[in-house]
Amino acid sequence: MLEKTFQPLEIEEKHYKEWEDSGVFACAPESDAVPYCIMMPPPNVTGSLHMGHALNTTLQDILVRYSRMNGKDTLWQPGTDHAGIATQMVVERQLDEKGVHRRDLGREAFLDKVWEWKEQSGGTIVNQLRRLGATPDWDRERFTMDEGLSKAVLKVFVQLYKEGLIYKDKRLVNWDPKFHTAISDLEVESKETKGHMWHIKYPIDGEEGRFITVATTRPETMLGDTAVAVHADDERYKALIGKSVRLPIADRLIPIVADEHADPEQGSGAVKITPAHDFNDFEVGRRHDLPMINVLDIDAKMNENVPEAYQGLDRFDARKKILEELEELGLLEKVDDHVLAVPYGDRSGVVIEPFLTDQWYVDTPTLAKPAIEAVRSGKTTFHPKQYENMYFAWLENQLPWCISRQLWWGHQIPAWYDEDGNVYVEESEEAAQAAAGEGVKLTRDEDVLDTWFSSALWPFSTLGWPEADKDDIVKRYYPGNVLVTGFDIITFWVSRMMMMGIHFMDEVPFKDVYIHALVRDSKGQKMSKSKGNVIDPLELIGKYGTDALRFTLTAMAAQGRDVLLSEERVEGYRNFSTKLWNAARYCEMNDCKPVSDFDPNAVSYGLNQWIIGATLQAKTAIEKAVETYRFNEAASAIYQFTWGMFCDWYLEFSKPLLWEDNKDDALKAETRATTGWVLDQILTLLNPFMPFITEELYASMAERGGDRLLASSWPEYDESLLKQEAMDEADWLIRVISEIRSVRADMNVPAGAKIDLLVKEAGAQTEERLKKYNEILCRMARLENISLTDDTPKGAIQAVLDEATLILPIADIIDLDKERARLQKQIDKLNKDIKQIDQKLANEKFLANAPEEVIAEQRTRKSDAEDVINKLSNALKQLEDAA
RNA sequence: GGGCGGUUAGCUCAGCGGUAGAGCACUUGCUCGACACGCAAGGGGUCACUGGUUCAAUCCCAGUACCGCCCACCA
Repeated sequence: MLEKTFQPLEIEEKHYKEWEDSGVFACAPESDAVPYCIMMPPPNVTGSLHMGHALNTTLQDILVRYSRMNGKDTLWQPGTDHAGIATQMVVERQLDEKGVHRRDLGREAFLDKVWEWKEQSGGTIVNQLRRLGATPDWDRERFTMDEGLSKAVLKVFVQLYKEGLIYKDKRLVNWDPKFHTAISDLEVESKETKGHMWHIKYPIDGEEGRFITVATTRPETMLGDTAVAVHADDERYKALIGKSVRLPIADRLIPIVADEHADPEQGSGAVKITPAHDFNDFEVGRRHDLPMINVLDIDAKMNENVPEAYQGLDRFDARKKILEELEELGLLEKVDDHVLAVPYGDRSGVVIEPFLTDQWYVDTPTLAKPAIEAVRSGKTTFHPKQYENMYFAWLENQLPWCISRQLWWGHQIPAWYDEDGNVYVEESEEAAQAAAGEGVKLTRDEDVLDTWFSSALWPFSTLGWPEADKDDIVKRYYPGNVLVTGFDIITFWVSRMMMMGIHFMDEVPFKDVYIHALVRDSKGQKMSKSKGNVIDPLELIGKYGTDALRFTLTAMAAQGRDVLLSEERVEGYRNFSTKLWNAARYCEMNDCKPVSDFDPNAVSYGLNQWIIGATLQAKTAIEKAVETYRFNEAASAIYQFTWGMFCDWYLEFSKPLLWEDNKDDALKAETRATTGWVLDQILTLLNPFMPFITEELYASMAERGGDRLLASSWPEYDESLLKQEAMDEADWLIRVISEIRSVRADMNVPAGAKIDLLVKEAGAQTEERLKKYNEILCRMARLENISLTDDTPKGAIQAVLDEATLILPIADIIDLDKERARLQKQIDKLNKDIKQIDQKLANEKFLANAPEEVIAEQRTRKSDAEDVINKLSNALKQLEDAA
């Protein structure tokens, strides 16, 4: 006997272990089955499970479970990402606590420490994914720094270099002064900050007392100024073009140049040009062939290129000192308040400096073109479609991608330099040596690659590319069917996988991209540790069970929207699992179980035919929703069917059939078998969404033996299961009963005054139909506290009628005025409806243009309304009489 | 500054050219033989505003107002 409530925690671990041991997660490359492949976005190895992972993983798990049930050879490729900066940071911090700095350890020893850390703690997230019931092919788990994946990185780098698509260049990069590395544009977060705009007077050389005023938000960079730019058409400054100014403090002569970058409308119209510390100025500097003076060191302190008094000062201290000195010199014209966007490193949280260095770049503008084309031509489709705009917008405005990082943890760049500075890019040191010539002393580039470089190769590197003996696997599972991910990494990851996939595999990496929303808290705030509003998925799992969390996330995963998670919602779906549990308990108590030779098509009783047909409809709705990635609709369909149909109506209707007073044993057996069959179907249909409870209930059905639901197949039904007559009758019955209940409840009496009218309507139906539903009416009568003594159909109805009539003189029970007003209100509303319909039906244009069925519908609505008005009027009259 | 999205019940959200939907919350009545994590009934909406297209607009188009997000070098 099942307990009264479902205890998820007791069984989740057990079932997960059984599943994993059974080997069903594994793909079967040798099989004849159609392959289906999803690449799991590899979580950071440093990560721990958050709601985003929970949502992402749940949706993928639904897809792969569904795919397996449909007999496909399913590969869900799991793994983790080495997460360059994040991981190095974690290990460095640990070392710091022991008073050790990585530079003291040296590269080799430090990397050993990182690997050590990875072995010990790197598995956290992967085990947390198991708690979610995720079923990826764990045997194939990969890590972006695995040997095989590293080989792929080498090959890709070398090939792109030889094709001229990777190159080294001296440009401005976003420099992180804390981590001492370049970072990509995407890793920079700009924050609005209140600052100041300083207007500084630069003395014009040779013209005592004349100045040109420049405006800046960053006065400290003036020490690196190499020009002042004005617009060629700016009347104020036209005459000054070609002259020089004497740069204060630094005491250098710099030219005044004409450049369109100077906007006469902005500031003073004259701009100081600091090519080594500003992206715009860098471009201006290139146009005018200006010297580039770097005034900062890697810590963003002033370097040896500034006057001695400033050397070694932090940039912000230098700013103060510069301003003081300018003030003293009387060169500070004015200060305005100004709001500006200040760049911060998304990992380090410190202000990023544009910094002039040598870095490696990928020619993304070139690689982007086919990636754009692939989406335009529909080779890859985004769901929802609007995210394609984001994808295009980003790829179309590509700047070269800076891929080198001054870190140790990551894929070291396969470039070697000889003593003359010549570079040799090869897959191994031997190959580089061969290229350089014997005896040439080579040193390897110290830098490593951006962590997203290896992630970009994930869809094929995990399959074994470029190893020749893995060709079959690559061919079988590439391209994948769908990528499931959040919109925040379309730029970081999706577009780069597209570029690399197309370039190296000649084919897009996935056919569909399903973009799900970000999970936010119930107030719509992004969950973040600093806000303290993080809801820990594991906590919710502990409280409500994995199934409840999974179902909540699924039900809320509408396309293109943020997912606002509230605990109440999870509780609601936990209640759903309890409901299902108790339905199964009912089945157990009434000995309703699947019968092996049960043929749903051979069922004779209308009620049973109806629920079988409804099962088919639910199944169709669910699969349509899953296949179009409308997860919330799928969840809603199975929820509605299970609770709203099966439990609320079918089980209630069928109860009298199973009771002792029903002597029809054949009917009893059929009803038991049908009930068991439907429960079995529900468990199967619900399994991808709520794997644990369905598995547990499935196992609890004794006949199952060692079967596992996970390995069973998605139901296939014959369309002929849908018996229209039975469906219509059930609809009718549900409507009538609802109406009877409504009337009763409205009048707040044991049986309503108007109940007779409704029962009369029931009586007007065919004798046959009444006979069929006699038992149900008995059941109804019981629920409605009406005693039925005669067991003939007519007698039953008559008894209800008598009962109703008995209670007719009820003036002392109900509030007549209130009831009268209520009825009148309903009548008025219906009259208004009818008036509207009449207007429509009188409209010639409507009659001429509207489709037949719409017109017919309006007519039906009108006559229905008229009928109801009649009934209501009668009831009103009876009320008066009774009074 | 550019782009994208949102505005539907008290809350969180579905929906969609032709009778406004769900869950939660709320009100009322129920220990009736699966389930109070339950059952039954009920209240509550000019579908942001203004125009346009249409026989018909919550839905399509344009504009307005708020609210988000992304991108951007405004010194």
